[in-house]
Amino acid sequence: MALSHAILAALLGAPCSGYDLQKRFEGSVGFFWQASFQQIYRELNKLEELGWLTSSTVRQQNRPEKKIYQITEMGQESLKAWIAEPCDMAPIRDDLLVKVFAGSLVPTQAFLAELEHHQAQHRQRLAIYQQIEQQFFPTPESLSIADKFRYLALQNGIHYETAWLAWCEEAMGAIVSS
Amino acid sequence: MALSHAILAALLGAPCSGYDLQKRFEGSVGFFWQASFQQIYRELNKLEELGWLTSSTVRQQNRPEKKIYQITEMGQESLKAWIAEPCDMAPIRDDLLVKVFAGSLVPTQAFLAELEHHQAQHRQRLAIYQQIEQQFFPTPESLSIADKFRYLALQNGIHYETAWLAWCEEAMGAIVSS
DNA sequence: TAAACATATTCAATTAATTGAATATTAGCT
DNA sequence: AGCTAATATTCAATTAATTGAATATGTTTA
Repeated sequence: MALSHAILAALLGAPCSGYDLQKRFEGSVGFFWQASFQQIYRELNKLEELGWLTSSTVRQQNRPEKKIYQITEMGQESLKAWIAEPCDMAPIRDDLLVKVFAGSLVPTQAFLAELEHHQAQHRQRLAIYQQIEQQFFPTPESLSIADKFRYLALQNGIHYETAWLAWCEEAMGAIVSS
Repeated sequence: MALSHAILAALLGAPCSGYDLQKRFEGSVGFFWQASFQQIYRELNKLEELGWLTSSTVRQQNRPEKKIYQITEMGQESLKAWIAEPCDMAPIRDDLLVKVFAGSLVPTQAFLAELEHHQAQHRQRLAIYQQIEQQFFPTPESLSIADKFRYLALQNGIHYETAWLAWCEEAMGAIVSS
Protein backbone atom coordinates (compact mmCIF):
# COMPACT_ATOMS: atom_id res chain seq x y z
CA MET A 1 0.00 0.00 0.00
CA ALA A 2 1.42 3.27 -1.07
CA LEU A 3 -0.04 5.89 1.26
CA SER A 4 2.17 4.77 4.12
CA HIS A 5 5.20 4.91 1.88
CA ALA A 6 4.19 8.23 0.41
CA ILE A 7 4.12 9.57 3.96
CA LEU A 8 7.51 8.07 4.73
CA ALA A 9 8.86 9.62 1.54
CA ALA A 10 7.46 13.00 2.49
CA LEU A 11 9.02 12.75 5.95
CA LEU A 12 12.45 12.02 4.50
CA GLY A 13 13.04 15.70 3.91
CA ALA A 14 12.28 16.86 7.41
CA PRO A 15 10.25 15.68 10.40
CA CYS A 16 6.91 17.38 10.76
CA SER A 17 3.39 17.18 12.14
CA GLY A 18 0.32 15.69 10.53
CA TYR A 19 -0.89 19.14 9.74
CA ASP A 20 2.37 20.09 8.08
CA LEU A 21 2.37 16.81 6.21
CA GLN A 22 -1.05 17.52 4.88
CA LYS A 23 0.21 20.87 3.63
CA ARG A 24 3.39 19.34 2.31
CA PHE A 25 1.37 16.77 0.44
CA GLU A 26 -0.21 19.54 -1.58
CA GLY A 27 2.69 20.58 -3.71
CA SER A 28 4.86 17.48 -3.74
CA VAL A 29 4.16 13.77 -3.24
CA GLY A 30 0.49 14.66 -3.02
CA PHE A 31 0.46 15.28 -6.77
CA PHE A 32 1.13 11.60 -7.28
CA TRP A 33 -0.69 10.11 -4.35
CA GLN A 34 -3.33 12.32 -2.83
CA ALA A 35 -4.87 11.71 0.54
CA SER A 36 -7.27 13.46 2.87
CA PHE A 37 -6.06 14.74 6.22
CA GLN A 38 -8.10 12.09 8.03
CA GLN A 39 -6.31 9.43 6.07
CA ILE A 40 -2.97 10.98 6.88
CA TYR A 41 -3.61 11.15 10.62
CA ARG A 42 -4.89 7.58 10.72
CA GLU A 43 -1.89 6.38 8.79
CA LEU A 44 0.53 8.26 11.03
CA ASN A 45 -0.87 6.44 14.06
CA LYS A 46 -0.53 3.14 12.27
CA LEU A 47 3.03 3.85 11.22
CA GLU A 48 3.98 4.81 14.75
CA GLU A 49 2.55 1.54 16.05
CA LEU A 50 4.63 -0.29 13.47
CA GLY A 51 7.71 1.50 14.69
CA TRP A 52 8.37 3.19 11.38
CA LEU A 53 7.90 6.61 12.90
CA THR A 54 8.45 8.17 16.29
CA SER A 55 6.62 11.21 17.54
CA SER A 56 7.28 13.91 20.09
CA THR A 57 4.69 16.33 21.35
CA VAL A 58 5.68 19.95 21.09
CA ARG A 59 4.00 22.67 23.11
CA GLN A 60 3.82 25.95 21.26
CA GLN A 61 2.95 29.39 22.48
CA ASN A 62 -0.13 30.90 20.83
CA ARG A 63 -1.01 27.62 19.18
CA PRO A 64 -2.37 24.18 20.00
CA GLU A 65 0.33 21.62 20.65
CA LYS A 66 1.42 19.37 17.87
CA LYS A 67 3.07 16.00 17.35
CA ILE A 68 6.21 15.97 15.30
CA TYR A 69 6.80 12.73 13.44
CA GLN A 70 10.20 11.46 12.46
CA ILE A 71 11.08 8.49 10.31
CA THR A 72 13.00 5.68 12.06
CA GLU A 73 15.72 3.40 10.76
CA MET A 74 13.09 0.70 10.39
CA GLY A 75 10.88 3.11 8.49
CA GLN A 76 13.68 3.89 6.06
CA GLU A 77 14.38 0.21 5.54
CA SER A 78 10.75 -0.49 4.85
CA LEU A 79 10.60 2.39 2.41
CA LYS A 80 13.68 1.12 0.58
CA ALA A 81 12.29 -2.40 0.43
CA TRP A 82 9.02 -1.13 -0.97
CA ILE A 83 10.75 0.97 -3.63
CA ALA A 84 12.88 -1.98 -4.65
CA GLU A 85 10.01 -4.40 -5.13
CA PRO A 86 8.60 -4.20 -8.66
CA CYS A 87 5.10 -2.87 -9.27
CA ASP A 88 2.77 -2.71 -12.23
CA MET A 89 1.64 0.39 -14.02
CA ALA A 90 -1.10 2.20 -12.17
CA PRO A 91 -4.60 1.39 -13.30
CA ILE A 92 -6.58 4.28 -14.72
CA ARG A 93 -9.83 5.21 -13.02
CA ASP A 94 -11.07 8.32 -14.68
CA ASP A 95 -14.69 9.45 -14.57
CA LEU A 96 -14.31 11.75 -17.55
CA LEU A 97 -13.07 8.94 -19.76
CA VAL A 98 -16.01 6.70 -19.02
CA LYS A 99 -18.20 9.73 -19.70
CA VAL A 100 -16.47 10.22 -23.03
CA PHE A 101 -17.09 6.59 -23.77
CA ALA A 102 -20.84 7.15 -23.60
CA GLY A 103 -20.70 10.83 -24.49
CA SER A 104 -23.05 10.54 -27.44
CA LEU A 105 -25.96 10.28 -24.99
CA VAL A 106 -25.83 13.94 -23.98
CA PRO A 107 -26.08 17.17 -26.00
CA THR A 108 -22.85 18.23 -27.69
CA GLN A 109 -22.84 21.60 -25.97
CA ALA A 110 -22.99 20.07 -22.51
CA PHE A 111 -20.12 17.82 -23.32
CA LEU A 112 -18.09 20.65 -24.73
CA ALA A 113 -18.54 22.62 -21.54
CA GLU A 114 -17.26 19.68 -19.56
CA LEU A 115 -14.20 19.42 -21.77
CA GLU A 116 -13.51 23.12 -21.34
CA HIS A 117 -13.78 22.69 -17.62
CA HIS A 118 -11.21 19.92 -17.68
CA GLN A 119 -8.97 21.83 -20.02
CA ALA A 120 -8.94 24.67 -17.53
CA GLN A 121 -8.08 22.33 -14.69
CA HIS A 122 -5.24 20.70 -16.56
CA ARG A 123 -3.90 24.07 -17.64
CA GLN A 124 -3.88 25.20 -14.06
CA ARG A 125 -2.09 22.09 -12.90
CA LEU A 126 0.49 22.44 -15.64
CA ALA A 127 1.09 26.03 -14.62
CA ILE A 128 1.74 24.90 -11.05
CA TYR A 129 4.23 22.32 -12.25
CA GLN A 130 6.00 24.85 -14.42
CA GLN A 131 6.18 27.28 -11.57
CA ILE A 132 7.78 24.62 -9.38
CA GLU A 133 10.15 23.82 -12.20
CA GLN A 134 11.33 27.41 -12.50
CA GLN A 135 11.52 27.98 -8.80
CA PHE A 136 13.20 24.80 -7.63
CA PHE A 137 14.92 23.36 -10.67
CA PRO A 138 16.27 26.28 -12.70
CA THR A 139 19.42 24.33 -13.65
CA PRO A 140 18.43 20.67 -14.03
CA GLU A 141 21.95 19.67 -15.09
CA SER A 142 23.37 20.37 -11.67
CA LEU A 143 21.11 18.65 -9.19
CA SER A 144 21.85 16.40 -6.25
CA ILE A 145 20.78 12.82 -6.82
CA ALA A 146 17.78 13.19 -4.53
CA ASP A 147 16.67 16.31 -6.36
CA LYS A 148 17.22 14.66 -9.72
CA PHE A 149 14.59 12.08 -8.83
CA ARG A 150 12.18 14.70 -7.62
CA TYR A 151 12.76 16.57 -10.85
CA LEU A 152 11.91 13.43 -12.82
CA ALA A 153 8.68 13.01 -10.91
CA LEU A 154 7.82 16.60 -11.76
CA GLN A 155 8.66 16.03 -15.41
CA ASN A 156 6.28 13.11 -15.43
CA GLY A 157 3.55 15.44 -14.25
CA ILE A 158 4.43 17.90 -16.99
CA HIS A 159 4.30 15.21 -19.66
CA TYR A 160 0.99 14.02 -18.29
CA GLU A 161 -0.68 17.42 -18.29
CA THR A 162 0.72 18.35 -21.68
CA ALA A 163 -0.71 15.16 -23.14
CA TRP A 164 -4.09 15.87 -21.56
CA LEU A 165 -4.15 19.38 -22.98
CA ALA A 166 -3.28 18.12 -26.45
CA TRP A 167 -6.10 15.62 -26.20
CA CYS A 168 -8.55 18.29 -25.01
CA GLU A 169 -7.83 20.38 -28.10
CA GLU A 170 -8.28 17.38 -30.33
CA ALA A 171 -11.47 16.25 -28.63
CA MET A 172 -13.03 19.70 -28.67
CA GLY A 173 -12.19 20.04 -32.33
CA ALA A 174 -13.72 16.69 -33.17
CA ILE A 175 -16.88 17.45 -31.22
CA VAL A 176 -17.62 20.90 -32.61
CA SER A 177 -17.16 19.67 -36.17
CA SER A 178 -19.94 17.09 -35.84
CA MET B 1 -19.56 6.58 -8.25
CA ALA B 2 -18.33 5.54 -11.63
CA LEU B 3 -18.25 1.75 -11.63
CA SER B 4 -22.01 1.54 -11.85
CA HIS B 5 -22.00 3.99 -14.71
CA ALA B 6 -19.13 2.27 -16.43
CA ILE B 7 -21.21 -0.90 -16.35
CA LEU B 8 -24.24 0.91 -17.71
CA ALA B 9 -22.07 2.36 -20.46
CA ALA B 10 -20.71 -1.06 -21.33
CA LEU B 11 -24.24 -2.48 -21.48
CA LEU B 12 -25.38 0.22 -23.89
CA GLY B 13 -23.89 -1.70 -26.78
CA ALA B 14 -25.61 -4.98 -26.10
CA PRO B 15 -27.12 -6.83 -23.15
CA CYS B 16 -24.86 -9.46 -21.66
CA SER B 17 -23.98 -11.51 -18.61
CA GLY B 18 -21.62 -10.64 -15.80
CA TYR B 19 -19.07 -12.94 -17.27
CA ASP B 20 -19.32 -11.32 -20.68
CA LEU B 21 -19.16 -7.90 -19.07
CA GLN B 22 -15.99 -8.82 -17.32
CA LYS B 23 -14.53 -9.85 -20.67
CA ARG B 24 -15.92 -6.79 -22.38
CA PHE B 25 -14.36 -4.60 -19.72
CA GLU B 26 -10.96 -5.79 -20.79
CA GLY B 27 -10.62 -4.09 -24.09
CA SER B 28 -12.99 -1.15 -23.76
CA VAL B 29 -14.36 0.81 -20.78
CA GLY B 30 -12.11 -1.29 -18.58
CA PHE B 31 -9.10 0.64 -19.87
CA PHE B 32 -10.48 3.71 -18.16
CA TRP B 33 -12.16 2.16 -15.15
CA GLN B 34 -10.97 -1.28 -14.25
CA ALA B 35 -12.83 -3.57 -11.90
CA SER B 36 -12.54 -7.13 -10.68
CA PHE B 37 -15.22 -9.65 -11.55
CA GLN B 38 -16.39 -9.75 -7.93
CA GLN B 39 -16.94 -6.02 -8.06
CA ILE B 40 -18.84 -6.35 -11.30
CA TYR B 41 -21.20 -9.04 -10.03
CA ARG B 42 -21.86 -7.17 -6.80
CA GLU B 43 -22.57 -4.01 -8.74
CA LEU B 44 -24.89 -5.80 -11.16
CA ASN B 45 -27.02 -6.98 -8.24
CA LYS B 46 -27.11 -3.48 -6.84
CA LEU B 47 -28.08 -1.98 -10.18
CA GLU B 48 -30.85 -4.49 -10.62
CA GLU B 49 -32.23 -3.63 -7.18
CA LEU B 50 -32.20 0.02 -8.19
CA GLY B 51 -34.14 -0.84 -11.30
CA TRP B 52 -31.44 0.36 -13.66
CA LEU B 53 -31.03 -3.10 -15.09
CA THR B 54 -33.25 -6.09 -15.67
CA SER B 55 -32.00 -9.62 -15.93
CA SER B 56 -33.25 -12.81 -17.49
CA THR B 57 -31.85 -16.23 -16.79
CA VAL B 58 -30.86 -18.15 -19.87
CA ARG B 59 -30.40 -21.91 -19.86
CA GLN B 60 -27.74 -23.01 -22.28
CA GLN B 61 -26.94 -26.44 -23.55
CA ASN B 62 -23.39 -27.58 -22.72
CA ARG B 63 -22.85 -24.69 -20.32
CA PRO B 64 -23.96 -23.40 -16.95
CA GLU B 65 -26.90 -21.05 -17.11
CA LYS B 66 -26.30 -17.33 -17.14
CA LYS B 67 -28.09 -14.12 -16.35
CA ILE B 68 -28.35 -11.62 -19.16
CA TYR B 69 -28.51 -8.02 -18.00
CA GLN B 70 -30.17 -5.28 -19.94
CA ILE B 71 -30.21 -1.56 -19.24
CA THR B 72 -33.63 -0.05 -18.47
CA GLU B 73 -35.06 3.34 -19.36
CA MET B 74 -34.30 4.43 -15.79
CA GLY B 75 -30.77 3.17 -16.15
CA GLN B 76 -30.26 5.22 -19.30
CA GLU B 77 -31.63 8.31 -17.63
CA SER B 78 -29.35 7.86 -14.67
CA LEU B 79 -26.39 7.40 -16.97
CA LYS B 80 -27.26 10.55 -18.90
CA ALA B 81 -27.68 12.52 -15.67
CA TRP B 82 -24.33 11.32 -14.41
CA ILE B 83 -22.57 12.23 -17.64
CA ALA B 84 -24.12 15.67 -17.61
CA GLU B 85 -23.05 16.54 -14.08
CA PRO B 86 -19.59 18.10 -14.01
CA CYS B 87 -16.66 16.27 -12.43
CA ASP B 88 -13.11 17.17 -11.53
CA MET B 89 -9.99 15.77 -13.10
CA ALA B 90 -9.14 12.34 -11.77
CA PRO B 91 -6.63 12.29 -8.94
CA ILE B 92 -3.38 10.49 -9.67
CA ARG B 93 -2.45 7.57 -7.46
CA ASP B 94 0.64 6.05 -8.91
CA ASP B 95 3.01 3.87 -6.94
CA LEU B 96 5.84 4.33 -9.38
CA LEU B 97 5.72 8.09 -9.06
CA VAL B 98 6.01 8.04 -5.30
CA LYS B 99 8.86 5.60 -5.77
CA VAL B 100 10.54 8.02 -8.15
CA PHE B 101 10.08 10.71 -5.58
CA ALA B 102 12.28 8.81 -3.13
CA GLY B 103 14.22 6.94 -5.79
CA SER B 104 17.62 8.10 -4.59
CA LEU B 105 17.34 5.65 -1.67
CA VAL B 106 17.88 2.58 -3.84
CA PRO B 107 20.73 1.59 -6.19
CA THR B 108 20.57 3.14 -9.64
CA GLN B 109 20.54 -0.24 -11.37
CA ALA B 110 17.52 -1.44 -9.45
CA PHE B 111 15.65 1.68 -10.34
CA LEU B 112 16.61 1.42 -13.97
CA ALA B 113 15.25 -2.11 -14.10
CA GLU B 114 11.96 -0.89 -12.69
CA LEU B 115 11.77 1.83 -15.32
CA GLU B 116 12.45 -0.69 -18.08
CA HIS B 117 9.70 -2.84 -16.70
CA HIS B 118 7.26 0.04 -16.86
CA GLN B 119 8.43 1.06 -20.28
CA ALA B 120 7.65 -2.44 -21.50
CA GLN B 121 4.18 -2.33 -19.95
CA HIS B 122 3.36 1.03 -21.47
CA ARG B 123 4.66 -0.09 -24.85
CA GLN B 124 2.44 -3.10 -24.70
CA ARG B 125 -0.59 -1.05 -23.77
CA LEU B 126 0.10 1.42 -26.56
CA ALA B 127 0.38 -1.46 -29.03
CA ILE B 128 -3.04 -2.71 -27.91
CA TYR B 129 -4.54 0.75 -28.41
CA GLN B 130 -3.00 1.07 -31.85
CA GLN B 131 -4.28 -2.32 -32.83
CA ILE B 132 -7.80 -1.31 -31.77
CA GLU B 133 -7.36 1.93 -33.71
CA GLN B 134 -6.46 0.11 -36.91
CA GLN B 135 -9.08 -2.55 -36.52
CA PHE B 136 -12.09 -0.49 -35.48
CA PHE B 137 -11.33 3.06 -36.56
CA PRO B 138 -9.52 2.86 -39.89
CA THR B 139 -11.32 5.94 -41.21
CA PRO B 140 -11.86 8.30 -38.26
CA GLU B 141 -13.43 10.96 -40.49
CA SER B 142 -16.50 8.87 -41.13
CA LEU B 143 -17.70 7.63 -37.79
CA SER B 144 -21.11 7.57 -36.20
CA ILE B 145 -21.43 9.96 -33.28
CA ALA B 146 -21.29 7.13 -30.77
CA ASP B 147 -18.13 5.77 -32.36
CA LYS B 148 -16.59 9.21 -32.52
CA PHE B 149 -16.74 9.42 -28.75
CA ARG B 150 -15.27 5.95 -28.33
CA TYR B 151 -12.53 6.96 -30.72
CA LEU B 152 -11.79 10.01 -28.60
CA ALA B 153 -11.52 7.88 -25.50
CA LEU B 154 -9.07 5.66 -27.33
CA GLN B 155 -7.07 8.69 -28.47
CA ASN B 156 -6.80 9.77 -24.88
CA GLY B 157 -5.26 6.43 -24.06
CA ILE B 158 -2.83 6.82 -26.93
CA HIS B 159 -1.79 10.27 -25.78
CA TYR B 160 -1.39 8.98 -22.26
CA GLU B 161 0.83 6.05 -23.19
CA THR B 162 2.88 8.10 -25.62
CA ALA B 163 3.57 10.63 -22.90
CA TRP B 164 4.58 7.89 -20.49
CA LEU B 165 6.98 6.39 -23.00
CA ALA B 166 8.57 9.76 -23.69
CA TRP B 167 9.05 10.24 -19.98
CA CYS B 168 10.55 6.76 -19.58
CA GLU B 169 13.20 7.56 -22.17
CA GLU B 170 13.97 10.84 -20.48
CA ALA B 171 14.10 9.34 -17.01
CA MET B 172 16.30 6.44 -18.04
CA GLY B 173 18.65 8.83 -19.77
CA ALA B 174 18.86 11.05 -16.72
CA ILE B 175 19.51 8.13 -14.40
CA VAL B 176 22.24 6.39 -16.37
CA SER B 177 24.10 9.66 -16.78
CA SER B 178 24.45 10.16 -13.05
C1' DT C 1 -17.85 41.60 19.57
C1' DA C 2 -18.88 38.37 16.37
C1' DA C 3 -17.33 36.07 12.34
C1' DA C 4 -13.90 34.05 9.71
C1' DC C 5 -9.54 31.96 9.23
C1' DA C 6 -5.44 29.19 10.41
C1' DT C 7 -3.49 25.76 13.37
C1' DA C 8 -3.91 20.99 15.11
C1' DT C 9 -6.15 16.48 15.86
C1' DT C 10 -9.68 12.75 16.49
C1' DC C 11 -13.84 9.88 15.85
C1' DA C 12 -17.46 7.53 13.45
C1' DA C 13 -20.18 5.94 9.51
C1' DT C 14 -20.27 4.53 5.12
C1' DT C 15 -18.79 3.21 0.61
C1' DA C 16 -15.57 1.15 -2.44
C1' DA C 17 -11.93 -2.00 -3.57
C1' DT C 18 -8.97 -6.02 -2.86
C1' DT C 19 -8.09 -10.77 -1.88
C1' DG C 20 -9.14 -15.42 -1.39
C1' DA C 21 -12.06 -19.05 -1.59
C1' DA C 22 -16.00 -21.88 -2.98
C1' DT C 23 -19.40 -23.94 -6.22
C1' DA C 24 -21.30 -25.87 -10.54
C1' DT C 25 -21.21 -27.36 -15.60
C1' DT C 26 -19.08 -29.09 -19.65
C1' DA C 27 -15.10 -29.66 -23.08
C1' DG C 28 -10.89 -31.37 -24.29
C1' DC C 29 -6.64 -33.67 -23.27
C1' DT C 30 -3.59 -37.52 -21.41
C1' DA D 1 -10.46 -42.00 -15.07
C1' DG D 2 -8.28 -37.89 -13.81
C1' DC D 3 -6.53 -33.18 -15.08
C1' DT D 4 -6.87 -28.74 -16.91
C1' DA D 5 -9.29 -25.05 -18.83
C1' DA D 6 -13.27 -22.24 -19.91
C1' DT D 7 -17.81 -20.75 -18.58
C1' DA D 8 -20.65 -18.67 -14.90
C1' DT D 9 -21.63 -16.91 -10.24
C1' DT D 10 -21.52 -16.08 -5.11
C1' DC D 11 -19.80 -15.30 -0.40
C1' DA D 12 -16.85 -13.54 3.17
C1' DA D 13 -13.01 -11.01 5.22
C1' DT D 14 -10.21 -7.33 5.09
C1' DT D 15 -8.21 -3.05 3.72
C1' DA D 16 -8.54 1.48 1.90
C1' DA D 17 -10.93 5.68 0.92
C1' DT D 18 -14.59 9.08 1.44
C1' DT D 19 -17.59 12.02 4.01
C1' DG D 20 -19.12 14.51 7.80
C1' DA D 21 -18.68 16.06 12.17
C1' DA D 22 -16.53 17.46 16.53
C1' DT D 23 -13.03 19.73 19.52
C1' DA D 24 -9.56 23.16 20.99
C1' DT D 25 -6.66 27.54 20.61
C1' DG D 26 -5.43 31.88 18.86
C1' DT D 27 -5.24 35.61 15.15
C1' DT D 28 -7.11 38.66 12.01
C1' DT D 29 -10.85 41.24 10.02
C1' DA D 30 -15.27 43.47 9.54
